[in-house]
Amino acid sequence: MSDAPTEKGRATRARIVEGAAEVLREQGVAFTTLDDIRGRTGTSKSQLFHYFPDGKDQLLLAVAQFEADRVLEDQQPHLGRLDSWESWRQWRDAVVERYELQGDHCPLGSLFLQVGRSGPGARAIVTGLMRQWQEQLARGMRALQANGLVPSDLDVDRTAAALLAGIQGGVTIMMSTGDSSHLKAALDTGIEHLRTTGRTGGSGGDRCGTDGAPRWP
Amino acid sequence: MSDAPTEKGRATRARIVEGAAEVLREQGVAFTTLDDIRGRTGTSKSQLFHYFPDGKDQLLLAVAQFEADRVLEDQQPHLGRLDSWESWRQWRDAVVERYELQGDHCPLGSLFLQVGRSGPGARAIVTGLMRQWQEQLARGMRALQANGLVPSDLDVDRTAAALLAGIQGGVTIMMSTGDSSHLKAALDTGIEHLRTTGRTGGSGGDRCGTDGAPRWP
DNA sequence: TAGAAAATGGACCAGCAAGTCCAGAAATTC
DNA sequence: GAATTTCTGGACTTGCTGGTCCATTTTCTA
Repeated sequence: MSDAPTEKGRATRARIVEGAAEVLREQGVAFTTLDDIRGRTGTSKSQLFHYFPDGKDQLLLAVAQFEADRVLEDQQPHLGRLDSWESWRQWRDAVVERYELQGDHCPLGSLFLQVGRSGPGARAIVTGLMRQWQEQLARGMRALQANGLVPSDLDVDRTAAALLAGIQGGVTIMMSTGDSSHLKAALDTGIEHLRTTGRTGGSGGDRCGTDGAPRWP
Repeated sequence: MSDAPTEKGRATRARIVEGAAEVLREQGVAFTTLDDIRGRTGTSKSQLFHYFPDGKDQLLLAVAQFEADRVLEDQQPHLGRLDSWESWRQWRDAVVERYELQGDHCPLGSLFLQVGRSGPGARAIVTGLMRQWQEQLARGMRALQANGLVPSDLDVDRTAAALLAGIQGGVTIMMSTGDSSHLKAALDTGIEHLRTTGRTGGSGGDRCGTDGAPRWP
């Protein structure tokens, strides 16, 4: 995928992608020109087109992939070990911290909007990221089930999907308003849902209204 | 705010805003030019600048406000009467239908990204929309409380914030992937959270683990 | 009805940013 | 160490798009 015959070439290419990611995070895709990227990365126009012959779109796509990879990496190792309430709490804190640090620009959201139409490339990146993310959340919930902390008849996939949506929306709102309380609310409520759905006391007796029928009476 | 001395003027201005909203929804803000809008609305360049002297940004802002108003309107009358489980269900269906119909482009999301930096205007629109939306959800939850369907010690504001985040994220994901299951999961799980948090049987006896302490053990 | 104000049409301008090109330096290969 | 490939620099082109300008028509007002 990332073709670069020589060592120097690979380094330059990486420098371009990382530098572009920086600029895009700061200025937003709508206000970033190739010259900005060129300036930041200390490269020339011809280099940009040497490594990304299809132009800006191809570069943006590479950045999108780069950012998408970062998203999950930044949640590790917590995201991979969601097998206790404590680990869920740590993960929750990591997510909040990560996005509060990131400030008020969502690299993927904006990148996607720009490249959106250009073939299935961008969509594939987002779809893949969401799938992996949700998968890891679901795995964590199953771990809780295995440890008897959550009832086994919980619809793990649906709950994971809902939690993921909450995170996503929390981040979106935070980008728009600068307030992270929605993200926190989504995370806390989502996890609380897991906890209250589970057995309340120690006894396996009175399950708390979690009937099999998922939705409506 | 919307100054237009004569009747004809107001009509033209409205035509521009509505037509622009259409085009923007179809093509996305990044790929829409003033000429596209001009063509769609059957106007001339000078008209565009006559009604929006500050240029494209001002027009986009007007469209953003227009779309923001639509968002809440489209959820009525359900959103205003969330006082029974049935009304919540109807509202849920309305939301899903609305966004499934809208297809794969989020007018506000993209508009915000474009106008984002230009003063507090865009941010104010988004912030206001979120505030109103969440307020209405919270009011619905309090109605449930009043009817004894949800325990009175529920943290309404936090729960409403989480539900709003879930919707927002569900829509975002749907825009990116074309799949509405996350939106549905967020809505259903959110409402289910209300229902299972409430008393399980009819008796006021065993409340279901909803301890006062909101978050962590 | 006359004059002012608003509305409209469309040609025109200017700047910017993506993309091209070729010459030359560095590195790799034989 | 010569040839070939890769890498780099930067000037140049080109198309597009937001924005300007002014003439003309329509509408309002007195």
